[in-house]
Amino acid sequence: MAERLGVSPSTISRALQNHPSIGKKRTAEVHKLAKKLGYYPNSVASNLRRNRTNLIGVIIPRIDRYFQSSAIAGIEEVASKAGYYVIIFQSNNSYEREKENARMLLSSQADGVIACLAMETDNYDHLAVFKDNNVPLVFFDRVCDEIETHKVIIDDFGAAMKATEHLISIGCKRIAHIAGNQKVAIFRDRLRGYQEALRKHQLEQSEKLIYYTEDLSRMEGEQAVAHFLESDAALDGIFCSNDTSAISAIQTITKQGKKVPEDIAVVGFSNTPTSLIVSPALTTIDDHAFEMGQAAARLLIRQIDEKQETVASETITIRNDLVVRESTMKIQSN
Amino acid sequence: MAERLGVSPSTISRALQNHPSIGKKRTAEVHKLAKKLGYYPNSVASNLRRNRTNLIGVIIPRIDRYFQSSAIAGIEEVASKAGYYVIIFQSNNSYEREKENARMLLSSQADGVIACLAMETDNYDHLAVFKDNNVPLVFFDRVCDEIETHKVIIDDFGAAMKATEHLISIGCKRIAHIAGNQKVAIFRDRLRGYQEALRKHQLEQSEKLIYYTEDLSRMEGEQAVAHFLESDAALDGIFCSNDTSAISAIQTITKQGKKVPEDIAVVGFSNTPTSLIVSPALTTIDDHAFEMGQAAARLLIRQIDEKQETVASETITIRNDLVVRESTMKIQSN
DNA sequence: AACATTTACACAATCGTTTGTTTAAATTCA
DNA sequence: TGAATTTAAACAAACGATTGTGTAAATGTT
Repeated sequence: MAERLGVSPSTISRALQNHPSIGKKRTAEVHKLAKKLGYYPNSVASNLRRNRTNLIGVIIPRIDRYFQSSAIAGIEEVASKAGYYVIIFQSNNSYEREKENARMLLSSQADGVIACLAMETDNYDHLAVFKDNNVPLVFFDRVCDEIETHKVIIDDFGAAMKATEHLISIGCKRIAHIAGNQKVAIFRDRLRGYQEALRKHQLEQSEKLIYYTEDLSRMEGEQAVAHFLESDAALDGIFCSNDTSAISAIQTITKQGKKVPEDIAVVGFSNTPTSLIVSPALTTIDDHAFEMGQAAARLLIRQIDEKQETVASETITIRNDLVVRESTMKIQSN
Repeated sequence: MAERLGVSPSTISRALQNHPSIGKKRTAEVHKLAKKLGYYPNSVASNLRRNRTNLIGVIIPRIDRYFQSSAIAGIEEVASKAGYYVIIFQSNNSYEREKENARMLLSSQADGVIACLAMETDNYDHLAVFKDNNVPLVFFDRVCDEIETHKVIIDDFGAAMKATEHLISIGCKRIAHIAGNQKVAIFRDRLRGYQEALRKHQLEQSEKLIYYTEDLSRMEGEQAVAHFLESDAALDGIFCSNDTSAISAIQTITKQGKKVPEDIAVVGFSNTPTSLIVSPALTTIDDHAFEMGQAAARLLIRQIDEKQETVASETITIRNDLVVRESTMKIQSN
């Protein structure tokens, strides 16, 4: 400690934060010495005393997915501006790891937590603990209804409906769906949105037109298309629950000698950078991952700053946009 | 604290870490109560006392770039297995932010730091501070020679040479290069590798065949191709310093009515997922970002665990592979 | 039974800040 | 000039865990 210049630690502490009860001469003196000595306050000690860490814990499935890393970028931007640090835990979509992550986070005394649930997770006690310990908790994207807390989501149902109706509007009659893991709410919602659009426009619905995947991988996109083409589905449009499967679908369709969008139009979901690169460029839903992260961080920080939680829970729905590209630009045929 | 059951805090502490000098009856008792009470040790207090945080600080330009987020995933994997947390700071390629990040990191008493330099950075005092304070420091990818510390890199020169020689091997005679920001060593090395390959095979070198970009963006890739086509360069191959510009180049070339690879073959750098999606699929250098992250984390943790630094510095070079895809698969014409 | 040894725990200092309370010195006011 | 007020800094108690040392009780030894 820097009281080698004959003053008490309390004086140092107050001087460094420009407390009024310290003379300006002293204050300047302390600041100068701190600079000269290369003094950095030990924030561990400070955190202990203040009972505050300025740490935001983030639990996400995988950081190397575009959606997630964008969301984190959004979180980090808001957090660092507000003086918070971001500490990241990956669940790898494993329930056990998520539990472990939560334990560590609780130990590390984070001021707040932002979480996007793992696919496996269907018990939420490990997250409810945060509420019990008065640690603000914000979910984003993959939320859970069992815990009453703050959430940032998009309207997956509406977006899926919008995407499907877009396919209908360009003349598709037999529209298939590549569905995500039905254990996850957002993928259930997208399926429902798809179904509702068909129903609304009195198009045929059939289980044959739905392909259920485990995790919407490239391979599954390929399998889905193979399945559809082998069956007698005679489809002319596909709405895919993510971009990866959609792109894989486009490539597979093309490889099979069919044309996108003339024979089969394709819509994806998320507007990852890849959707611009595939040819034909992919029509998709922009879910504004970065903005979701920002909103989650802002919401969380507000909770942290309010000593008493006034609102028990708040759900923010981020806008989503249909981005129309070549994969659905076919000449109207009506 | 959980000494509501009549024992001293020291007993609790030792019981929880199964210290031999505590009776097994007591130990079990304490563990049971801890579970019942939902007790989580306050790691801030523990850190203060132990003078150790189990925190690894990571400073990177941007987390939402595939290379970076993959590297972080690698870091996180190794770190979490070894009981470390990862705290992330983004510099946004700004020197000032990087300085700020380093300050915060020093304050937060991280046990070690992994850094990938910002583009702007050309003064390294803010990072040398870690060495001064005995905090192990590992650079990866964008390293600096001014600080003697541990580094994880790839052989950019060799990889660029390999990529260029590959173009030569398929018959290209006039090979251009889309160069990255020359303030950054890796991009200088890639340029040198390109030049060396040309020299070795006695192909024409010309400044007209090199297009210097600011940050290898899509737009700059487009501009580069436009520039090359407008000039009388008559090129038949391009080696690009990253995948983004390479993909943009492919798309621009195609749009101009030329064929890839028949008219112009293209090679990129990094093997991002997008290189598989563009058509024709991109030949590129796989730089194993995930493995770089792993290696950096392992190296760092070893430094942390060794009380005394025996080796002053160690540089690990990760292997790199040329991944040949359609963008260079042209029929040999010799 | 008397002593030595082991076992199981309590005591108390400590990590580096922060912060409420005191105290001493400097200033203001009557 | 003496009392009241303001200013500037020191004192000391936290924050919650860790850990070296001390000390009773339990066990073992002859």
